[in-house]
Amino acid sequence: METFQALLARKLAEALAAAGLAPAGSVTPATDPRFGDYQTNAALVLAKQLSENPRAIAQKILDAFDLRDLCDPPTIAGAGFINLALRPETIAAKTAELLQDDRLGVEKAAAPKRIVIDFGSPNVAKPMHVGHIRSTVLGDALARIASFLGHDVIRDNHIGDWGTQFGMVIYGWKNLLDRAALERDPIAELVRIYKGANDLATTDPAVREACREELVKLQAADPENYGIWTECVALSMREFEAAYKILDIHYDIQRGESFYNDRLAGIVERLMKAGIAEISEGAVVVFFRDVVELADKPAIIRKKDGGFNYATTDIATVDYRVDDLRRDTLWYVVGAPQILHFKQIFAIAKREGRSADFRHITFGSILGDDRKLMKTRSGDNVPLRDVLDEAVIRARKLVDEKNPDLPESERANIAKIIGIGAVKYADLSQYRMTDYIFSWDRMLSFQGNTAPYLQNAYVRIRSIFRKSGEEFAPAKEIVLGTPEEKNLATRLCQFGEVVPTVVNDFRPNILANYLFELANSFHSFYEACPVLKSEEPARSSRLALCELTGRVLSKGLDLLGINVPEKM
RNA sequence: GCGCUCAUAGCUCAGCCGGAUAGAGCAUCGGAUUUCUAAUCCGACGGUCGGAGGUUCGAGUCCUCCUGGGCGCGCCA
Repeated sequence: METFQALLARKLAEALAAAGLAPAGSVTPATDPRFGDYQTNAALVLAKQLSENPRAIAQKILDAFDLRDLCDPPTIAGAGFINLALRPETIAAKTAELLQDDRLGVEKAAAPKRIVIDFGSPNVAKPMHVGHIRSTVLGDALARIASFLGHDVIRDNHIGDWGTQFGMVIYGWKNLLDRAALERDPIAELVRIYKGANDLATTDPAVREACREELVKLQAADPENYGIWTECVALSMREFEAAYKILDIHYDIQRGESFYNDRLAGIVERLMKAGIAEISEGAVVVFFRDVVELADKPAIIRKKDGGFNYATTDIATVDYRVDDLRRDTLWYVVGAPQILHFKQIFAIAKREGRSADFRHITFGSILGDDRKLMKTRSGDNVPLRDVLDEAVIRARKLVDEKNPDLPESERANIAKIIGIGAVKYADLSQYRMTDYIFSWDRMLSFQGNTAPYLQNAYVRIRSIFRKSGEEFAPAKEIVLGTPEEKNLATRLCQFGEVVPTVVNDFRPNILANYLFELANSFHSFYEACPVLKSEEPARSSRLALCELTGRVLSKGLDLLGINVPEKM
């Protein structure tokens, strides 16, 4: 189904051709209701190119503009804008059409991509903490949206399951492990033995050497060490899966760093042979002398002790994703501190002749009240589990307060939907590059741009249908008799315009903002327009608006990875 | 030192490719409920968009410089 924006853009192109003008400008939503619903700056752009009077050109375009009964007669305003106001019947007809469309007006991408999205990427033997929220939640939302847009998406969890820290973990396992503690809280115990080994190693050279030897043995696939490592990975995976279950996140594949181990030597050899890598100070290094910003930032792909590091692993990962998974688009949802690293990886891929579209999708940090990185009082990272638990507990208090008559199990379920939704929405509703200040009170508020506010709009809609006791049947006719109805319907028609723009620059907050405005429009409509008590044909029409709003809210939140309750 | 990034109302934030008088929420103040969830709605107050130049019909948005915060820059990941 064609959006209004696309339709009007097409009409504009026809008008320009008919008027003998070159294609120019764009059709955008009006910046102010007084300017109608859409506007185009085509005349301004053309006036600049032709050095002519913009209003005169606008008039030429108007003369050729065939909008029939779509819009009110277009007007020229300001410096030469053309304002387009849709007629209520046009909006009503489109709204009725949307009720029949299970995609709610969102067209599939004309050129579907084969995408792999790398997001989350927690480390084995370390607890997941608040810092993992953004990558995980943002990556998941982008995956959901890209899939809905018709792209072929593989979600890959690039788990940090290999590296020098395992020397310490294995040493700690052999010398410091408390089995009972491991049973109780595996990750906490793994962290404890790692820290213990690390502390010993810093003061005792013999321990440092022992840790190094454990690492070498692991890398040589020593059965005992490999077994310990396997168990650490399994314990951590169990922890990750628990978090993903609460967060309602799933991966298609989970290829940890270790998956690429046996490919690393070949990569170094290949890059040497191709003349891309060279030996420098005993290490194998790739220089980027032709790239200004990387000119003095070489990438090490083999250390002088013969070991590989994460640059090598990430090159292997590119190979796997492009060659084995046949992907043409690689999205990395990884924090901004790794910008330089990914520039290097992408530059190497380019030099190897790869043409895939590589994107490093970065994001800001989560801060505490003090505007510093969010930490516990003792200065540690805040465990993800604690954040999620507290979100549910706080949401539960709200539900108990507002709706104490609901059965216990239902309240528990609602609290989970609201609490987790609030945490996700707080993150996704903000532009990803800005740091955001974590605040329970704000994210769980029923006012403002929050998950509960949107969920409440949905719940009000469900409540109407429960009260009516009727099955929803599409109205024969949508009538937009009040400003609130017209406003709501107009918003509903924009869903198909908004969703695709999210992926342009990876900004789920565009969708979140839209949903907030939709909920806002709905609440205004709800206050001004009685539904069940109104007369036909308004009653059926308003029920239809409610139904469609419910569907768009629910689908929109689903695209952000957020659920909606039936009651709250 | 170099690179990336951010700076918008008292606070928290929107503002996609440059568009018309820069928008929300919170807070403050004033209204609305015999009503489908008031968990909401309507209104008022509140701005030299960090500073200075530049590009152009038009700049919060693009360019240059400056100030301030965050992050990164050869063998951790």
